[in-house]
Amino acid sequence: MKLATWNINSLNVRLPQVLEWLAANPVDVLALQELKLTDDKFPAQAFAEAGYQAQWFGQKTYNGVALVSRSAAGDVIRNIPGFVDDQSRVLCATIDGIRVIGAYFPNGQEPGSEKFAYKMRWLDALREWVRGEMAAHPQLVLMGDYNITFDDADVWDPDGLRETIHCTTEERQKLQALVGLGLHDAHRLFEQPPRTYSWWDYRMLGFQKNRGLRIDHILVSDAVRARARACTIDRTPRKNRQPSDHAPVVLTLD
DNA sequence: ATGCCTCAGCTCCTGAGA
Repeated sequence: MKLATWNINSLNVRLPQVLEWLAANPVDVLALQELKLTDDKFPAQAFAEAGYQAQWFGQKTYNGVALVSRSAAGDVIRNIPGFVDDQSRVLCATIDGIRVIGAYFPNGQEPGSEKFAYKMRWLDALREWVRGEMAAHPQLVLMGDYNITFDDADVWDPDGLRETIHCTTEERQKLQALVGLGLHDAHRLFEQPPRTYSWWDYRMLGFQKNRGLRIDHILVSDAVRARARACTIDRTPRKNRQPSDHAPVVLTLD
């Protein structure tokens, strides 16, 4: 079984690339972030023709998430229960016996800003909700665009970007608190090439120079870790003509 | 310090992303 996550920065623009990638990488579950379209515009038919059903939670202009899967999705939850939010960022469902959470974490813009404060509140609410989901579902995967690096190894220029957005101590502490629930960074369960990132700035030849960040993550529970066999970041779509700035992360299970 | 790209929208500029 394979699960993947990919911030595609507009499904309107990227649908052909998503379908092409799925054809070449027939994963069982694909979590998408930044759909940037309303629910009525979601291309459910195109996914169905490719052999995938989908759950989606869209929004005009910004955000929007989806779970695309071979098998049916049950017990679907949209956003964090009890956390009032007008932004579509979380989609949760049980697929093939795994509790799958796809999430688009807030960007935060700049430390000290109102958006940063929202990011911190959102992370607290997510953690407390995930705690309960883990208790109810031993097999759990939390994947998406976290907009947080774990440490310097996830940053192309750790000194130049120290304490900037995605790299602050506060964000990393929240990420560690999430991991502290009993989750594991699937990427680090396996040997990885040095300077492996999941996002590169569109500007300044970021991808060509491999000036990137690893901010897209797959966290897994103990029971899923026991089944994990590989976790890779697929840079191929970043070489496309009109790419997303993020690359897909793929987890392979027994 | 800012723009460098890219996308959406109250579209020929601006806000936001990361």
